[in-house]
Amino acid sequence: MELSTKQFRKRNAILECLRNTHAHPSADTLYQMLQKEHPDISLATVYRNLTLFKNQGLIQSLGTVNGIERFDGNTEPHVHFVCGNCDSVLDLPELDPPESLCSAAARATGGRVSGCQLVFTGTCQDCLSQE
Amino acid sequence: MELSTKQFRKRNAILECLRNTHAHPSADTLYQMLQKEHPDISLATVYRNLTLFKNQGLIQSLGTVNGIERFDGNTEPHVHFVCGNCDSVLDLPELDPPESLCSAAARATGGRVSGCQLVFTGTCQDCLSQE
DNA sequence: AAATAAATGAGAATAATTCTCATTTTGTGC
DNA sequence: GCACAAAATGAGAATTATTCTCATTTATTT
Repeated sequence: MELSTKQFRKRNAILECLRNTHAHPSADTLYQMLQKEHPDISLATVYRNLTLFKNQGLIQSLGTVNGIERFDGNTEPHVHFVCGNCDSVLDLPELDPPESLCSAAARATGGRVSGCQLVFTGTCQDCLSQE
Repeated sequence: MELSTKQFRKRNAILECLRNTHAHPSADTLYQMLQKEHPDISLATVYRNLTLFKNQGLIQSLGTVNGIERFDGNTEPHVHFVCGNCDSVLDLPELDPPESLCSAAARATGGRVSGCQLVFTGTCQDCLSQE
Protein backbone atom coordinates (compact mmCIF):
# COMPACT_ATOMS: atom_id res chain seq x y z
CA MET A 1 0.00 0.00 0.00
CA GLU A 2 1.16 3.45 -0.82
CA LEU A 3 1.85 5.92 1.94
CA SER A 4 1.09 9.48 0.97
CA THR A 5 2.51 12.23 3.12
CA LYS A 6 -0.98 13.10 4.26
CA GLN A 7 -1.38 9.83 6.05
CA PHE A 8 1.33 10.72 8.51
CA ARG A 9 0.07 12.84 11.31
CA LYS A 10 1.70 16.11 11.89
CA ARG A 11 2.15 14.97 15.44
CA ASN A 12 4.89 12.62 14.33
CA ALA A 13 6.52 15.27 12.22
CA ILE A 14 6.78 17.56 15.23
CA LEU A 15 8.39 14.91 17.38
CA GLU A 16 10.81 13.88 14.65
CA CYS A 17 11.74 17.46 13.88
CA LEU A 18 12.55 18.11 17.51
CA ARG A 19 14.53 14.89 17.78
CA ASN A 20 16.57 15.69 14.70
CA THR A 21 17.90 19.01 15.86
CA HIS A 22 20.33 20.08 18.54
CA ALA A 23 19.03 23.65 18.48
CA HIS A 24 16.69 23.29 21.48
CA PRO A 25 14.04 25.24 19.60
CA SER A 26 11.03 27.16 20.84
CA ALA A 27 7.51 26.27 19.70
CA ASP A 28 7.62 29.03 17.13
CA THR A 29 11.03 28.07 15.79
CA LEU A 30 9.85 24.49 15.47
CA TYR A 31 6.77 25.76 13.67
CA GLN A 32 8.96 27.56 11.14
CA MET A 33 11.19 24.54 10.68
CA LEU A 34 8.15 22.37 10.02
CA GLN A 35 6.61 24.66 7.42
CA LYS A 36 8.96 23.46 4.72
CA GLU A 37 7.50 19.96 4.86
CA HIS A 38 4.07 20.90 6.19
CA PRO A 39 3.08 24.28 4.78
CA ASP A 40 -0.39 23.99 6.26
CA ILE A 41 0.61 23.20 9.83
CA SER A 42 -0.79 25.39 12.56
CA LEU A 43 1.13 26.95 15.41
CA ALA A 44 -1.58 25.72 17.79
CA THR A 45 -0.86 22.16 16.73
CA VAL A 46 2.79 22.60 17.56
CA TYR A 47 1.99 23.94 21.01
CA ARG A 48 -0.64 21.27 21.61
CA ASN A 49 1.63 18.41 20.75
CA LEU A 50 4.63 19.78 22.60
CA THR A 51 2.50 19.88 25.74
CA LEU A 52 1.37 16.34 25.03
CA PHE A 53 4.92 15.05 24.50
CA LYS A 54 6.05 16.78 27.64
CA ASN A 55 3.36 15.08 29.71
CA GLN A 56 4.23 11.74 28.17
CA GLY A 57 7.91 12.20 28.90
CA LEU A 58 8.83 11.95 25.23
CA ILE A 59 10.58 15.30 25.30
CA GLN A 60 11.73 17.69 27.98
CA SER A 61 11.30 21.38 28.53
CA LEU A 62 14.38 23.42 29.33
CA GLY A 63 12.31 26.18 30.86
CA THR A 64 12.27 29.62 29.33
CA VAL A 65 15.08 31.62 27.77
CA ASN A 66 14.13 35.27 27.61
CA GLY A 67 10.52 34.45 28.29
CA ILE A 68 10.24 31.78 25.61
CA GLU A 69 10.02 28.08 26.39
CA ARG A 70 12.66 25.84 24.81
CA PHE A 71 12.41 22.14 24.14
CA ASP A 72 14.78 19.22 23.89
CA GLY A 73 14.01 15.99 22.08
CA ASN A 74 16.81 14.26 23.95
CA THR A 75 15.50 12.98 27.26
CA GLU A 76 18.79 11.41 28.32
CA PRO A 77 20.24 13.35 31.25
CA HIS A 78 22.74 15.91 30.06
CA VAL A 79 24.03 19.34 30.95
CA HIS A 80 23.15 22.58 29.11
CA PHE A 81 24.73 25.90 28.40
CA VAL A 82 22.68 28.99 27.57
CA CYS A 83 24.22 31.99 25.84
CA GLY A 84 22.84 35.16 27.34
CA ASN A 85 23.75 37.08 24.20
CA CYS A 86 22.23 35.08 21.34
CA ASP A 87 19.94 32.81 23.39
CA SER A 88 21.42 29.68 21.85
CA VAL A 89 21.38 26.52 23.95
CA LEU A 90 24.18 23.98 23.74
CA ASP A 91 24.57 20.47 25.09
CA LEU A 92 27.61 19.77 27.24
CA PRO A 93 28.03 16.00 26.94
CA GLU A 94 31.49 16.36 28.46
CA LEU A 95 30.06 17.09 31.88
CA ASP A 96 28.46 14.57 34.19
CA PRO A 97 24.72 15.10 34.69
CA PRO A 98 23.82 15.49 38.37
CA GLU A 99 21.27 12.63 38.59
CA SER A 100 23.41 10.93 41.20
CA LEU A 101 22.57 13.77 43.59
CA CYS A 102 18.82 13.20 43.35
CA SER A 103 18.72 10.90 46.35
CA ALA A 104 20.61 13.44 48.45
CA ALA A 105 18.18 16.10 47.31
CA ALA A 106 15.24 13.88 48.23
CA ARG A 107 16.73 13.35 51.68
CA ALA A 108 17.30 17.08 52.11
CA THR A 109 13.74 18.03 51.17
CA GLY A 110 11.89 15.07 52.61
CA GLY A 111 9.96 14.99 49.36
CA ARG A 112 10.16 13.02 46.15
CA VAL A 113 12.68 14.02 43.50
CA SER A 114 11.84 13.13 39.95
CA GLY A 115 14.45 15.06 37.99
CA CYS A 116 17.17 17.65 37.96
CA GLN A 117 18.79 20.12 35.64
CA LEU A 118 22.22 21.63 35.54
CA VAL A 119 22.51 24.75 33.39
CA PHE A 120 25.49 26.99 32.79
CA THR A 121 25.05 30.52 31.55
CA GLY A 122 27.44 32.91 29.85
CA THR A 123 28.56 33.89 26.37
CA CYS A 124 29.03 31.28 23.67
CA GLN A 125 32.14 30.93 21.53
CA ASP A 126 30.50 32.46 18.46
CA CYS A 127 29.36 35.57 20.30
CA LEU A 128 32.75 35.95 21.99
CA SER A 129 34.58 35.94 18.66
CA GLN A 130 32.27 38.61 17.28
CA GLU A 131 33.32 41.26 19.77
CA MET B 1 14.74 65.06 61.99
CA GLU B 2 11.68 62.97 61.55
CA LEU B 3 11.58 60.27 58.96
CA SER B 4 8.17 59.84 57.46
CA THR B 5 7.51 56.64 55.55
CA LYS B 6 7.21 58.63 52.38
CA GLN B 7 10.86 59.51 52.37
CA PHE B 8 11.85 55.93 51.79
CA ARG B 9 11.74 54.88 48.21
CA LYS B 10 9.66 51.93 47.34
CA ARG B 11 12.67 50.63 45.52
CA ASN B 12 14.34 49.82 48.80
CA ALA B 13 11.21 48.23 50.18
CA ILE B 14 11.08 45.84 47.23
CA LEU B 15 14.68 44.75 47.66
CA GLU B 16 14.30 44.33 51.41
CA CYS B 17 11.09 42.40 51.05
CA LEU B 18 12.72 39.99 48.63
CA ARG B 19 15.76 39.61 50.85
CA ASN B 20 13.65 38.87 53.90
CA THR B 21 11.77 35.93 52.47
CA HIS B 22 12.73 32.42 51.49
CA ALA B 23 9.64 31.99 49.37
CA HIS B 24 11.29 32.83 46.03
CA PRO B 25 8.27 34.94 45.08
CA SER B 26 7.00 36.07 41.73
CA ALA B 27 6.61 39.77 40.92
CA ASP B 28 2.93 39.58 41.70
CA THR B 29 3.42 37.75 45.00
CA LEU B 30 5.98 40.34 45.99
CA TYR B 31 3.52 43.04 45.02
CA GLN B 32 0.93 41.55 47.36
CA MET B 33 3.43 41.18 50.17
CA LEU B 34 4.41 44.83 49.80
CA GLN B 35 0.87 46.17 49.86
CA LYS B 36 0.64 45.87 53.64
CA GLU B 37 3.38 48.46 54.14
CA HIS B 38 2.89 50.32 50.87
CA PRO B 39 -0.79 50.28 49.94
CA ASP B 40 -0.20 52.62 47.02
CA ILE B 41 2.59 50.67 45.34
CA SER B 42 2.16 49.79 41.69
CA LEU B 43 2.76 46.43 40.10
CA ALA B 44 4.72 48.17 37.36
CA THR B 45 7.14 49.51 39.96
CA VAL B 46 7.74 46.00 41.26
CA TYR B 47 8.48 44.70 37.77
CA ARG B 48 10.64 47.72 36.93
CA ASN B 49 12.80 47.41 40.00
CA LEU B 50 13.14 43.65 39.81
CA THR B 51 14.53 44.07 36.31
CA LEU B 52 16.86 46.74 37.60
CA PHE B 53 18.11 44.63 40.52
CA LYS B 54 18.61 41.69 38.20
CA ASN B 55 20.79 43.75 35.86
CA GLN B 56 22.76 45.07 38.81
CA GLY B 57 23.30 41.59 40.17
CA LEU B 58 21.56 42.43 43.45
CA ILE B 59 19.11 39.59 43.04
CA GLN B 60 18.84 36.55 40.82
CA SER B 61 16.09 35.15 38.69
CA LEU B 62 15.31 31.47 39.03
CA GLY B 63 13.64 31.36 35.64
CA THR B 64 9.98 30.58 35.32
CA VAL B 65 7.85 28.10 37.23
CA ASN B 66 4.66 27.40 35.33
CA GLY B 67 5.22 30.42 33.12
CA ILE B 68 5.84 32.84 35.99
CA GLU B 69 9.26 34.25 36.79
CA ARG B 70 10.55 33.67 40.31
CA PHE B 71 13.14 35.71 42.15
CA ASP B 72 15.70 35.11 44.85
CA GLY B 73 17.22 37.81 47.01
CA ASN B 74 20.06 35.50 47.96
CA THR B 75 22.78 35.73 45.34
CA GLU B 76 25.10 33.29 47.09
CA PRO B 77 25.38 30.11 45.02
CA HIS B 78 22.95 27.49 46.26
CA VAL B 79 20.84 24.65 44.96
CA HIS B 80 17.07 24.76 44.47
CA PHE B 81 14.16 22.37 44.54
CA VAL B 82 10.90 23.10 42.72
CA CYS B 83 7.69 21.30 43.63
CA GLY B 84 5.76 20.49 40.48
CA ASN B 85 2.56 20.23 42.47
CA CYS B 86 2.35 23.45 44.49
CA ASP B 87 5.06 25.44 42.64
CA SER B 88 6.94 26.16 45.85
CA VAL B 89 10.69 26.66 45.59
CA LEU B 90 13.03 25.52 48.36
CA ASP B 91 16.69 26.11 49.02
CA LEU B 92 18.88 23.07 49.49
CA PRO B 93 21.82 24.41 51.46
CA GLU B 94 22.86 20.82 52.20
CA LEU B 95 23.99 20.30 48.62
CA ASP B 96 27.14 21.69 47.07
CA PRO B 97 26.49 24.32 44.40
CA PRO B 98 28.13 23.41 41.08
CA GLU B 99 30.22 26.57 40.66
CA SER B 100 33.39 24.48 40.67
CA LEU B 101 32.33 23.02 37.34
CA CYS B 102 32.15 26.40 35.59
CA SER B 103 35.70 26.22 34.31
CA ALA B 104 35.08 22.77 32.86
CA ALA B 105 31.94 24.12 31.22
CA ALA B 106 33.88 27.06 29.79
CA ARG B 107 36.46 24.66 28.38
CA ALA B 108 33.75 22.48 26.87
CA THR B 109 31.97 25.36 25.16
CA GLY B 110 34.94 27.52 24.27
CA GLY B 111 32.92 30.43 25.56
CA ARG B 112 32.71 32.40 28.77
CA VAL B 113 30.74 31.00 31.69
CA SER B 114 29.34 33.49 34.14
CA GLY B 115 27.02 31.36 36.22
CA CYS B 116 25.26 28.08 36.74
CA GLN B 117 22.16 26.68 38.31
CA LEU B 118 21.32 23.29 39.73
CA VAL B 119 17.62 22.63 40.16
CA PHE B 120 15.86 19.52 41.37
CA THR B 121 12.22 18.91 40.58
CA GLY B 122 9.65 16.67 42.19
CA THR B 123 7.03 16.75 44.93
CA CYS B 124 7.70 18.54 48.19
CA GLN B 125 7.19 17.04 51.63
CA ASP B 126 4.00 18.98 52.27
CA CYS B 127 2.36 17.87 49.06
CA LEU B 128 3.45 14.28 49.62
CA SER B 129 1.84 14.14 53.05
CA GLN B 130 -1.43 15.48 51.66
CA GLU B 131 -2.04 12.53 49.38
C1' DA C 1 -19.85 2.57 4.17
C1' DA C 2 -21.60 4.66 8.48
C1' DA C 3 -20.56 6.12 12.81
C1' DT C 4 -17.39 7.49 16.29
C1' DA C 5 -13.18 9.32 18.01
C1' DA C 6 -9.05 11.88 17.49
C1' DA C 7 -6.35 15.61 15.40
C1' DT C 8 -6.01 19.94 13.27
C1' DG C 9 -6.48 25.14 11.57
C1' DA C 10 -7.75 29.59 12.35
C1' DG C 11 -8.43 32.96 15.09
C1' DA C 12 -10.14 34.62 19.57
C1' DA C 13 -9.01 34.75 24.50
C1' DT C 14 -5.82 34.84 28.34
C1' DA C 15 -2.28 36.50 31.20
C1' DA C 16 2.47 37.73 32.46
C1' DT C 17 5.32 41.35 31.39
C1' DT C 18 6.66 45.76 29.35
C1' DC C 19 5.76 50.34 27.83
C1' DT C 20 3.90 55.19 27.86
C1' DC C 21 3.23 59.30 29.84
C1' DA C 22 1.51 62.35 33.25
C1' DT C 23 2.47 63.11 38.09
C1' DT C 24 5.12 62.86 42.24
C1' DT C 25 9.28 62.63 44.66
C1' DT C 26 14.13 63.41 45.21
C1' DG C 27 18.44 65.83 44.60
C1' DT C 28 21.13 70.09 43.47
C1' DG C 29 22.56 74.89 43.23
C1' DC C 30 21.56 79.26 44.82
C1' DG D 1 14.01 77.88 52.03
C1' DC D 2 13.16 78.02 46.83
C1' DA D 3 13.54 77.11 41.76
C1' DC D 4 14.91 73.74 38.71
C1' DA D 5 16.52 69.27 36.86
C1' DA D 6 16.63 64.34 37.31
C1' DA D 7 14.82 60.18 38.92
C1' DA D 8 10.98 57.25 40.46
C1' DT D 9 6.29 56.04 40.42
C1' DG D 10 1.04 54.93 39.28
C1' DA D 11 -2.33 53.81 36.22
C1' DG D 12 -3.60 51.79 32.53
C1' DA D 13 -2.68 50.66 27.65
C1' DA D 14 0.16 47.71 24.67
C1' DT D 15 2.67 43.61 23.74
C1' DT D 16 3.27 38.81 23.15
C1' DA D 17 3.85 33.88 24.28
C1' DT D 18 0.66 30.53 25.16
C1' DT D 19 -3.91 28.43 25.61
C1' DC D 20 -8.61 27.83 24.32
C1' DT D 21 -12.79 27.31 21.28
C1' DC D 22 -15.08 25.36 17.82
C1' DA D 23 -15.88 24.08 13.19
C1' DT D 24 -13.62 21.00 9.93
C1' DT D 25 -10.73 17.29 8.57
C1' DT D 26 -8.67 12.88 9.24
C1' DA D 27 -8.31 8.38 11.32
C1' DT D 28 -10.43 4.30 13.51
C1' DT D 29 -13.98 1.02 14.51
C1' DT D 30 -17.92 -1.71 13.48
